[in-house]
Amino acid sequence: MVNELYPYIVQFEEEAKSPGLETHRKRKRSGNSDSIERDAAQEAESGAGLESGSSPSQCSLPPKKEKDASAKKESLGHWSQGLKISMQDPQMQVYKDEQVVVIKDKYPKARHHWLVLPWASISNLKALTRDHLELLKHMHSVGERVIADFAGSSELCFRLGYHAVPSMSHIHLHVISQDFDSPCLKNKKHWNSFNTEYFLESQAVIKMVKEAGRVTVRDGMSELLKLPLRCHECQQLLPSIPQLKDHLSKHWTK
DNA sequence: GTTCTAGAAC
DNA sequence: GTTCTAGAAC
Repeated sequence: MVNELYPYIVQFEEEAKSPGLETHRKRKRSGNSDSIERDAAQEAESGAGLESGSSPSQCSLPPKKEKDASAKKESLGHWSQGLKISMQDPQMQVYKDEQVVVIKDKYPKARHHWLVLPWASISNLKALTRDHLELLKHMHSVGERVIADFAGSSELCFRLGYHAVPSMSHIHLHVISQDFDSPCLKNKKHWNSFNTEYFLESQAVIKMVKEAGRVTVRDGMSELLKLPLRCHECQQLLPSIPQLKDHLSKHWTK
């Protein structure tokens, strides 16, 4: 069943097991993507290491150290900026209009998992004002439109909402089916980010912006990600991710 | 966000 | 001995 639903992911995992390709992956990872500044910083770092090694009595820090820190700042190639890249890629776009674009989550945590993103650059929930009210409503209705168009005939339930403290930049509305049947759902953080108050209902966010003029996320959200694993359907506690996943399958109709 | 893996938990 | 988690690295 899983193979039928996620053929591309299964294929990828099988490829990863091949020793030759594994080597290729590692080589590619160590050599690619990061900025020229980063490489320069690494060279500077190793250079500094050699210097201090050859003359251990010298303790003064070279001015290079500050340069390293600034070079490490988020560049466009940083993983947290990935959504900005993906949303521009026509091949990723499931839907788009003048205000928003919808893409499939690259690592879906359920059978259906989309992200609705505004074209406007809104970094996170804290940046929202009443000026965004209509946009937020539109994002929600587009999410419902996508569900109807791509999963309308299924009997799956969906939730629409935002992570309280997202890892990826650029505000994005999660549209996710409630089966949580996916090989990409692998750990407690994944589960709790969609099944505790860490997941802020789209409607609640809209209401908050409407009534308070902004979204306030109270402190300690990260602690929610460490809560024990509890089934969202029957509230049963499960001791591990594999056991949770096995349990979840009992709630599926197929 | 993911991957990788040491060592905790079983 | 194997499974699984959690934290570092990317």
